[in-house]
Amino acid sequence: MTASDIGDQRILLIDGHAMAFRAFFALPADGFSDGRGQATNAVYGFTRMIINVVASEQPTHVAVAFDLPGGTFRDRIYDQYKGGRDETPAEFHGQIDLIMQVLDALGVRWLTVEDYEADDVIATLATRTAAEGGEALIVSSDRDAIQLVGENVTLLQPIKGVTEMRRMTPAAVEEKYGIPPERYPDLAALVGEAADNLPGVPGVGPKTAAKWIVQYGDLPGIIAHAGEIKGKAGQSLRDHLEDVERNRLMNAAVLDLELPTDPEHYTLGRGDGATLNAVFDELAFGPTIRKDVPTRFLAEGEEVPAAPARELPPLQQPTSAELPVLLSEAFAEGAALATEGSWALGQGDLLRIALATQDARAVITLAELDDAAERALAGWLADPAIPKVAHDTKLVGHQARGRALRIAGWRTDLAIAEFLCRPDQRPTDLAGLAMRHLQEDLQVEAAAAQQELDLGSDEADGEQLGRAADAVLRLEDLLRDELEERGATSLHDDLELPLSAVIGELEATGIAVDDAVLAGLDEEHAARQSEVADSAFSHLDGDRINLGSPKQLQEVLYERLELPKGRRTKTGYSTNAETLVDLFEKTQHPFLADLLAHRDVTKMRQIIDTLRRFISPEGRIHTTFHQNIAATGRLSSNNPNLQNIPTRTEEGRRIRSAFHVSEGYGSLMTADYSQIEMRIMAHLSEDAGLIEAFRSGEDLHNFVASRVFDVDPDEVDPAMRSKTKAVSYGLAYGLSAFGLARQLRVSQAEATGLRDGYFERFGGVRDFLRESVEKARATGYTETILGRRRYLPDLTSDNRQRRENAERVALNSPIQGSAADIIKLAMLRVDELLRRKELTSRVLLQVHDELVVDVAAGEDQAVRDVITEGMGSAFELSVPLEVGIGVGANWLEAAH
DNA sequence: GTTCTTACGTA
DNA sequence: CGTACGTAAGAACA
Repeated sequence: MTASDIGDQRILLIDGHAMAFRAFFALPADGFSDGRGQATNAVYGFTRMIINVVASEQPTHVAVAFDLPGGTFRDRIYDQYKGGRDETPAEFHGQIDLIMQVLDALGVRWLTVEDYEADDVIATLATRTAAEGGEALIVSSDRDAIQLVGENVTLLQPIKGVTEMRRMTPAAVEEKYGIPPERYPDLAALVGEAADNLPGVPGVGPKTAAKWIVQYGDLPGIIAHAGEIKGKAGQSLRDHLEDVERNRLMNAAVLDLELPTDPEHYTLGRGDGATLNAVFDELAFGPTIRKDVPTRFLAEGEEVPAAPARELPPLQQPTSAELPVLLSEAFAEGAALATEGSWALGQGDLLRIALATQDARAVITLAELDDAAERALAGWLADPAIPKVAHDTKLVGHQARGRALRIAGWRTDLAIAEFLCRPDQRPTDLAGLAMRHLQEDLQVEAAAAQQELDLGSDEADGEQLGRAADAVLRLEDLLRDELEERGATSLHDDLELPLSAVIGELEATGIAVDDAVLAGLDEEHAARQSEVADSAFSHLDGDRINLGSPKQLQEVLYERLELPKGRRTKTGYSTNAETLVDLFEKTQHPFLADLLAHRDVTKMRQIIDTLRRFISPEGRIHTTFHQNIAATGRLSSNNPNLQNIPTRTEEGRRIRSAFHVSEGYGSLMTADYSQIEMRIMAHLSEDAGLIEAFRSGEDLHNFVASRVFDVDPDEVDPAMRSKTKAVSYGLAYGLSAFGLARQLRVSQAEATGLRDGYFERFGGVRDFLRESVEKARATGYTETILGRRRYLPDLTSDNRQRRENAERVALNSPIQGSAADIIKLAMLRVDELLRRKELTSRVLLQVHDELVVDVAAGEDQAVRDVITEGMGSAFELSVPLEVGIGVGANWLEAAH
């Protein structure tokens, strides 16, 4: 080894534990497994990281340092070092060993040193290399590594996950912290390091610390002048000098460990292709990551491991002339689809579409098609006899609408199928779904899916889109089996999938909204807002605090005005409306009334403003309804949410007057189910009293109250009625006596009495509630009237909080979920009836138990009939389903 | 710049 | 210490 060799050295130094841990949290543990139950997400992420860094940084030498279990010399100095950390998750166990196996196969040296941390190993090697004129690159998320940065030492800090890195050079450190790298440990000693359980000086952050360092040169300088530093921070420093000195001792890197000194030891290029292949096989890593292993890892003559890839059908890019034939031959029996396109505010577009079957793949670029080819494609898409599959069929439908194409024949919607199987999981895109499901025999390996299926990539050859369609095809198989296993096939085929087409129409139609009405309301509220704000400030000596800041309010209410402290939140004392009303009743402080008024008017303006931003040029709002968010099976609405437009207060309701009938239509109609959840309760519990209540036609809460309080129905007073009502609904939510008491503002004893009285008269309800939780505990899931399941593993948890929470969910889910089932059935029937009767009226919105309909002129009675039948007969319960109908020019007037 | 917390609108 | 959601603002973190 000659001097010039050393000078050419470019060594990559990786903090193994820290990066493995990051990878573990960046990737889903349940999306990566070796097929035998061993999680491999950290192994995959780490391997991906080292491959990427070696490819981009082209180092000549590499070393990975790991911490050893058990303590280090630092623990002897300070026994709280790194205390308070959460326990390592079970799925992480064993993955470090697997990473070491991968490194061995790659021919990368890894090291551990008893009694020292990985950081110390890295520090020793980095400084030694730099001293010899070489260059070091450190990959570490530990801030202690910042001190090592220098002219020939660069730190790569992971920003997000394990693939995005920030380059820290001396200049970058200086810019970020305002001090040179070698002073960073001084700063860290002052500020502290929460991750290592090293408290710093309270009240001193990076800014103050940097200022002192600039002023006094370094930490010893600061300590020497500690006496002369003014203010709170100075006193705080003097009070915590011991901590600071300890921190500085702890965060100093060790530079003189005894490690192999021969640079040759760390040279890259000793990897063995066959071993690597075997290790990757064991880990069930797919072909993509093997393909990406840079050759510089491997010994001379070694091959990059071959990918055991499944042969994908070749990707065709048919010309206009070829397309009709292709569609009628290769795709005559249907295909899986993946698309590239957009949909925003009713303005969608479909740019490319990939089709896949077992035997063929094609990517079609719509802009390149001539008229005849586009007609052929349109015919194929619209043919209900040709089955199609996509990840998100509604979205594809929207994109197609943008080109005046319509699609029929959907067979499977992967997102819906996945949701029915795992209603409590967050929805993921196609790549995420693939990660969750695809295993090693698939072309698109789970682990690489994130990158492979990135449809936003501008790779122009269509290969990615073709792969995505292939993934859709293969995922359908998996999900179809799973639907069957979970008894959800019919829910998918007969309810959710047809419903998604109906919802697609609602979204595309949108609802007409008059901006002028909203603008007028906003103006009124703006005037009122400044009035109440001024009035509020007048009670604070004119101090214009931010009334929207809970923190500032706490300060004002509980310190300055010294009002009695009420309910607590996680971080302090609550300032919510309930608390403020309580406080006002106790103190009559006028500031509280003004604050509450300000809250109300601010909220209204915020709602109005949000709505206005979503009005399209055509004067309509197109919300998006989601079928795979609410675990109970309800729809949810966003951008904007039209399921939470105010209705409880007069002022709020006025917003509804802006939602009006469409041009060319006669009126807006609202139709809602009356007390659907209680009717479901009656049906499911088979409680004779409750069933009688609904069959009698009397007011429900009045009837129930007369039984609970044992008086004649005409003797029930409003207080009795409202208490009973609260109990009825509370039961469906798993309400405790404590919660009931709080809500009704009565004693807990009275609340308990109420509930007991209720159960005495309606024993069937009590039995039903108890039995449904026990059944769910035994089977592991709850079920709605249509067999929609919700899995609740926490019902058998040892943790009381979790278990009781799951019990409440178990009480509520069948009720809320069955109501969702029923209105979904109703939407399908209403849609079907409107079509069959050839009416132009159309459903615009669904708000859980309500539909809003654009009624065409002259169709009023016909639509009433359709709604009454479609909603009223959606599902046969043991009690009637009652539907209330209202009609008017706008949503407010259509209330009833 | 992103994520968490608080608050509040609906069924 | 009542279920199910979505949005916005401020605070906190990086």
